[in-house]
Amino acid sequence: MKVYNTQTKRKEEFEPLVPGKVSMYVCGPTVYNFIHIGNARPMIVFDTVRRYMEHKGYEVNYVSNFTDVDDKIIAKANEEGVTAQEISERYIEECKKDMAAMNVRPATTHPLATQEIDGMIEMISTLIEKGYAYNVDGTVYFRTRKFKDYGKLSHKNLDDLRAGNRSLLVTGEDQKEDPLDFVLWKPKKEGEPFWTSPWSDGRPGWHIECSVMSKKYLGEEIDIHAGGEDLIFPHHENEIAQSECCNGKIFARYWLHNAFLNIDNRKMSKSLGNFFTVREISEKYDLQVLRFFMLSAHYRSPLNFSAELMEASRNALERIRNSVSNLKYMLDGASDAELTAAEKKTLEDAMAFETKFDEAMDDDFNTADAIAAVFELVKYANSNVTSDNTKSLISAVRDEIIKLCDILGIIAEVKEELLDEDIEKLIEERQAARKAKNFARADEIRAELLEKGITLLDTREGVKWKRA
RNA sequence: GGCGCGAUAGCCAAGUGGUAAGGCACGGGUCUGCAACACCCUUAUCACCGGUUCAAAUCCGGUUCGCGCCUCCA
Repeated sequence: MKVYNTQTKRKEEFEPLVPGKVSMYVCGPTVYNFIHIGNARPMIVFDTVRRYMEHKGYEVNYVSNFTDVDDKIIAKANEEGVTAQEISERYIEECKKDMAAMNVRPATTHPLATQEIDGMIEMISTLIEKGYAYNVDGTVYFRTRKFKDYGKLSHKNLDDLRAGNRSLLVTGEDQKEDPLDFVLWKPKKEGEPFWTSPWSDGRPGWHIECSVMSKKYLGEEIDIHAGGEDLIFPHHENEIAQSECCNGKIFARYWLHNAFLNIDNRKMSKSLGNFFTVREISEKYDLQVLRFFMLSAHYRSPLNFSAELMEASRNALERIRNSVSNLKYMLDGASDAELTAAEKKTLEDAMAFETKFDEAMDDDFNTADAIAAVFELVKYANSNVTSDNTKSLISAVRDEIIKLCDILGIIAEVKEELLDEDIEKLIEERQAARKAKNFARADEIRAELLEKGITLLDTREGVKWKRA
């Protein structure tokens, strides 16, 4: 399995620290509102990475935090006249609902920044002791110059950064030794939540949170650290600086970053008015469609969001689901006999698509190619499997489609809903009428059911229905 | 100013040296009492110019266009 490592800028063979086990940290959202569809991309992408690794037999320890103390949360709390905690708890719950609807599995651990303050104070203390941090009137800064590998992830040159960015130099933070030094601990302002520390009553800087939670739940050296590409600098760069200076070990061995989700080829932003929450999208689409859409492109390529593309994704996903559903209907009339010789060949051909699927995923999680393999399997099934086949063949092919989709977190088998008895009776009556060539009555029943929101489909495999 | 990415059919999107996967839409067909659904078939020489090579979408140089990061941000 090859993964693209942002730090080395190349695809590398993935080898975990401990054979058979993977430790993985994904930076999670700051919970000050419903998550937006941009937040959803890393969630879906790295959940898929996790699922694929498990498919390959790895035991994955997957940690993803919620940042539950932050300026934006405090601002929102003040706006509503409630506590910051109330805001963060509310949106963590909402976020979990969205994740479930996108079929993003809960992490092994979802740490909260506010529950890890002790660890942060400890790490900051160690950094001060080792000379990597300094306290100025209650604010603790990281001494960037002291860490000679600073910039190794984002491939930035410190001198360029200092020279090229005026704003860093004129922010009025004269107390910093160097404009690139960043905050580890800051004193509270009036009305803000705070914790007591050796330096001041205050709260941690954003970057230290992830360093501490990663260390606590995964260890000082981990396999994979992932997140959106915008986090490369400064967030992940700073995490490396803090962790490696504190622990004296390599922080993470593989750095994975997803590209942005754009809208109308522009970055999503509130000022442009092209901002969508996952919740809004869920009102219009099954979030499985969103997941399918996100996986239809490579995770390192920018992806453009639009209603047209969602429609296309919905139709494409429907094609897979129809195939699975058709196979299921075929099962009803199929024989229980053993696989015939010809069927063994058919099954073998069908299984070959899993190899293609795995090869695609092995190549830095090429989900677009993996989905193509699923479609090839679907086409193969549609063309080669009929109700004349045995149950063993039909169910084996159907299960294979479901399995490959499940690795991507896509639910191919839609649960069958039970209809009310009277509706079932009407359907039966219509079938009888059709048989008796009483089409007037048959159409009447069809119209009646349509009014109740049920569309009937007379397929080769029998009568199907779906809700409007 | 510094660093980096991209340009493949109407749309989306794989493909990093040997003559272009897959999906959506369009068109054609099969099935069906009809309709709808479903299914099958069909659709490109890869932004432009020059170079390397027996061979390039794929490597090198240049041009044009688009985008990202350098500041909170997934």
